Parts: sequence; structure tokens; C-alpha cells
Amino acid sequence: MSPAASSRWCPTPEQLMILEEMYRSGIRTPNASQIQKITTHLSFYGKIEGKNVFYWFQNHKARDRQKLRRKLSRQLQLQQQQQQQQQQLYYYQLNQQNHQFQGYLDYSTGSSTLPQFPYDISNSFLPQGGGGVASTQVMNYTWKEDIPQRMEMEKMYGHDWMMMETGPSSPPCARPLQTLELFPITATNLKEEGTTSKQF
Amino acid sequence: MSPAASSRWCPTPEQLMILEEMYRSGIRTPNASQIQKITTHLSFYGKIEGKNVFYWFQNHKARDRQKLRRKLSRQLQLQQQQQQQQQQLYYYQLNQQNHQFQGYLDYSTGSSTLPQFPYDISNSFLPQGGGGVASTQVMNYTWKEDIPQRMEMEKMYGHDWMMMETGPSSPPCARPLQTLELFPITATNLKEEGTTSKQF
DNA sequence: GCAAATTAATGATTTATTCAAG
DNA sequence: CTTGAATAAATCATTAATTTGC
Repeated sequence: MSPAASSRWCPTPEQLMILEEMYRSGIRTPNASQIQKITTHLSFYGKIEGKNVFYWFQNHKARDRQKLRRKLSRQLQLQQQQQQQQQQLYYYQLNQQNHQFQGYLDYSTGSSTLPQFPYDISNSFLPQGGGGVASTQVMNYTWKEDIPQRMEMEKMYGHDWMMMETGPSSPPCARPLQTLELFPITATNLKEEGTTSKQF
Repeated sequence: MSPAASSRWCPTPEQLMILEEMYRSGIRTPNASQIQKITTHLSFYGKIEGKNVFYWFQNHKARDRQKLRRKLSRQLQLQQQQQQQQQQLYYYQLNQQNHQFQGYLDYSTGSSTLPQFPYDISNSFLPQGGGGVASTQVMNYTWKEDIPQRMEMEKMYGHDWMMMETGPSSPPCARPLQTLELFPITATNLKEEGTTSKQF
């Protein structure tokens, strides 16, 4: 038969297994050298090129994030809805004074616990020179998002800025406070999360 | 259970979007008045207090710095150890492609698909009367107009980039069916080596 | 059972964003 | 302020799953 080569790479189960294992072990953005090694190794199980490996990690990482984001956002939303219904009236003026505020915010999308390095498949694909120093490379590339750290909060104490509730108290130094109109937002990164249209 | 569902603010996707947009637009340390306005506005999308806004900006800013610092040190470290490794093979070649593109596009008129805020959101939350220090925070680039046009560039097939064939061609999706052992990755030893990284 | 039709996954490309050096 | 390097996000396109009518 004519080769009729398919236009795109089709990973064999073995290749897929290995790639996934590598991913699980922490590899996210292999550099050229690593890609080279991985490709060479995987070529034993079937046709493959460097770009396939490169793309695979790109896609896998991206779709992982995507999945996580979707999940989190759904979760947040439900939580938020329930919370709003329950908490509507209560808990409104509880903290007029000092309440040790911490940095709130769950903003980060990814901070999921990354599986710790198993025996370390990654060592096999690190830049030449073996493990040692180079292994930091892999670690550093594992997850871009970082776990929040404690920040200095001293500046905030003794400030009155955040005492403003949204409630209609007499605004100390503010203007009429008209409700700004909604703007049609289209964020670059929250696309499928667009399920929210809760008014108030 | 007490009605207090959660002890901390949980931003809705809309709120998050808007906050991030503001941050992107240059707002870093809103003053009380700005916080007030922002809070009022965001309360339309869910429960929120002034302190949430304040903390959000604090945290976001701090984490930006943190990320920067981390990246810097990481980079220094890597620079030292990979002085002689050229490892940007893939990206390098990829970017050559992009160059071709962007030179071609000339960036004549911004992006298209993602309508940003119809107007500069940051203006709405600047100090009253305008001017002042804060105004320097705001980027002065306005959102580009749009051009939904799609470039019909000749597909640059023939990417010689990333070519890394490693063997004689074989059928696209055929698997060799050799029962080669998967090298040591099989999670037989899932111990925490611990010594793998964490260099700094 | 079995293809055509439809949908879901995922490989491959393109576009946008970020960070920092010049 | 501009630009290059790197990356992430969005999108295109093809293959695999699956559904469906016969």
C-alpha cells in the first residue's frame, strides 16, 4: 500500500504511557536536550519526532490547567451561590475592628498538589551531566503558580480604608456612588467560565 | 452549621476578571476612595467588602514581585550552569517562524478576537480629579482597535524546525509490538528521594 | 453488525501575554 | 519605549469514539 502517512503523529500506547509517567513525575516543559533524549528513547516504540514530544507536553500541560480551571470555577460558583443565599444578611458588620486579616484570595488557578517526584524518571532525560545540579531545572519548571507566602501586613493595620462596606452607610469621603454599568467582559483566560450571570 | 458558609471571601469569576483587568491596566495600590468604588461596583457580582479588594491588590502585587524574584534567581542559577549548553533549539527555531509572522503583520492594529473592555476601565477608578501620582500607574496605551482579519499566510509547511527523526519510517499508527520493557519508570519504587532538588 | 453521521480527544498552529534587556 | 525570548492561551484540523438508522 502506499504509505499514506497520516498527517499527524499517533502515539503508541507505550509512548503514551511513558509520556504520561514523565508528566506525572513532574516534567512539564522539557528543554531541547531533554526532548532529544525522550524522543530517542520513545522512537524505540514507534515513529516519533522531537516536535511531537514538544507539542505533547505543551498540550498536556495546557489541558491540565484548563481542566483544573474549569473545575475550580464551577466549584467556586456553587460555593458562591450557596454562600450568597445563606449569608446574605448575616455577617455583615462583624469586623469593624481588628481581625487579623490574612491574605485571602483563592485566585491562583493551579496550586494543586503536584505529585512528588517518584523515583525520578526525569533524571534520565536531564541535560548531560547526570542528576546533581541539573535536577533543579526540572523542579523549577514543574508549576508556574506558586504557593502564597506570608506577606508583611503591617502597613494595613491602622488603616481605615477597608472599613467600607457596600452597604449604604454614609460614605465618609466618597461621592454619590452611582452604580456603574456592567461592561461586557471577555477575559482572555476565563472563557468557559462564562456561565455566570448572576445578577446581584 | 452556622450560616457563615465560609470564613473568607470567595471571588466570583466576574469579580476576578474585573480585578485582573484593573491590575493589568495599571492599578496597584488603590486608595480608600478607589477601593470604595471598586467594591461598590464589584458587589454587583457577589458579596464583597472593601478589605477584600484591598487584600486582593496587596496579594496580587506581592505575588508578582515574588514570582519575579524567584524567576530571577532561577535564571541566574541556570545561566551559570548552562553556559555551555545550548538548549533553546526548539524555541529558537520556533521563534524564527514567528518573526516572519510578526514582521509581516507589523502589528498594525491589535488583536481581534477578544474584545477587551470597551473603555479604559482604569479611568473609572482613578483618583478624583485625575492627575496625581496614580495616573502614572495607568498604562497609557489604550486598547487596540480590532481587526478581525485573519491572516492567510501561506502555511509554512516544510517546517524544518524541530526535525528530529530518529529512525526509518514506519507506518503512521502502527505499533511495533515489541514487548520491550519500559525502562525503570514503572512506579515500582515510589519513594521520595527528596534529594532531587530544592537547590535554593 | 456496519458504515455514515456526529461528537469528543488531541495533535499541530497561530496569536497574545509576560518579563526583562537594550 | 521598543524588542527578543519564552510561554500560555486560543484555535485549527484530524483522528478516535460514539451514536444512529438500517
